[in-house]
Amino acid sequence: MAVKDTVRECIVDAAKKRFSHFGYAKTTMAEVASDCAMSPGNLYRFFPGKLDIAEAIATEDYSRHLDHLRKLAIQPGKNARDRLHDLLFEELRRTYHKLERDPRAFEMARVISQERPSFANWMLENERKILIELLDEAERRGEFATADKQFTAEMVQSATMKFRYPQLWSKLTLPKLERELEGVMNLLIDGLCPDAAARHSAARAAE
Amino acid sequence: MAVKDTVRECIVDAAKKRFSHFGYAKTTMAEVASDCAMSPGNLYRFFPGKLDIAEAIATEDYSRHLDHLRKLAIQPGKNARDRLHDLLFEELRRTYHKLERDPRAFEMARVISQERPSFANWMLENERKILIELLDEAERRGEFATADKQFTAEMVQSATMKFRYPQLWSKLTLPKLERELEGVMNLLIDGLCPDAAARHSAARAAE
DNA sequence: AGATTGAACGATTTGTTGATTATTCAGAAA
DNA sequence: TTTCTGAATAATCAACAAATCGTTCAATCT
Repeated sequence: MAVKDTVRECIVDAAKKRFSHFGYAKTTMAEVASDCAMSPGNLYRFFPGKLDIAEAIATEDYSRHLDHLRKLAIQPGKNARDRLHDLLFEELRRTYHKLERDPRAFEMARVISQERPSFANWMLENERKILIELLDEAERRGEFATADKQFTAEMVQSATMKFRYPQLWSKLTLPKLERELEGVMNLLIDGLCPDAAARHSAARAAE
Repeated sequence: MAVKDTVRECIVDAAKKRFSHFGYAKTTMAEVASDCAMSPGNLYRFFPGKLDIAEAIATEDYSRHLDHLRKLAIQPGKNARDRLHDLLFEELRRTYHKLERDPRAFEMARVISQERPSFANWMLENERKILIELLDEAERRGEFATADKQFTAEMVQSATMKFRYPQLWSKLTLPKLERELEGVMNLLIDGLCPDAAARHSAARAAE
């Protein structure tokens, strides 16, 4: 099985180079195969199709990002508000920069999220797990209080949808998006009700 | 000027019929012109282009909707939470049903929001005005408290973006969208902080 | 046997051509 | 003059052919 994994790695590696050089659409299976010194047909013993190679690349890259998010969510010495802030902002910034600087990455994101909606779902689920942990920890410390944390996490994601794939949904610049995310986040935490404002400014003053 | 308005009306009326029968793309300017017994060139004395006729139709329709929203926002005998609820839900439901039942309406919505982003912006602004009034009134009654109402209204819109053109952004069914909007709205009002839950259940119990 | 190939197949894309259509504008009609 | 026309124009679309490419699988190799 070790050999099989090495071959898979070779394929993913070759595809990664081609995709980022020439783009997903302009890369042919025959090219990837010849980069790995094999026939096109043989690729299909390792991946069900072209899109699955792209998905493998995306998964690899995304896993690193997830690890980073996990660290942000359990930072000691920060309160829940700040950890949630770091989490949501990191997500916005990384996606924004990635898609901004690299049109190939943008193409791949578009293709995958179009042809494999389940992938976007899987990402949401992973991040939701992190969110739930954050909410759990926050409740233990008495910072947040929520009845159904699973549901609450879903709602936080729903309300911040716009910041997940920023340039698929709007043409706003990063500073504008950041200002908006900041505002939405504060609203989600403090709510619209009277005591919220007081609570919030009291917390700020205490720092 | 009265004559000009009558002609405009005739054009809009003919276009409305054609668009809803055959679709925007399949309707030609020559057809609309002949419906109004004029030459195609003459249309351009009344509208800068085809898209502007579509925009006029959309504006007319949307204005009626806006009036309805305004009424919902100032309903006497309802608290701010319920009025906000009615406002956001009405918006979700009307758009959902309109686009669901009528593929022509869907086509027009897609074309206009693609080619005229400023139109979507104008709609958002109008609804924001209503939201701000609602927030104002709620503050007077001591139900909500917000520092900058203009900004807060923007943030409420940002967080509920997903429910504004439901079928452009997701494939969720109406019940699922409603469940999600309900959750997001409660979060926006009550926030994540401890006293929120207590506040909320107290309010419910008092009814 | 199992692993690999590469020609064959069907789907998709590309390139090309001709027609359709939005828009303009010189001039006719009022 | 002002209002309108309809032919001219340029852009877009539709249709078809050719080529390309993802995928499969019978045959070949190890």
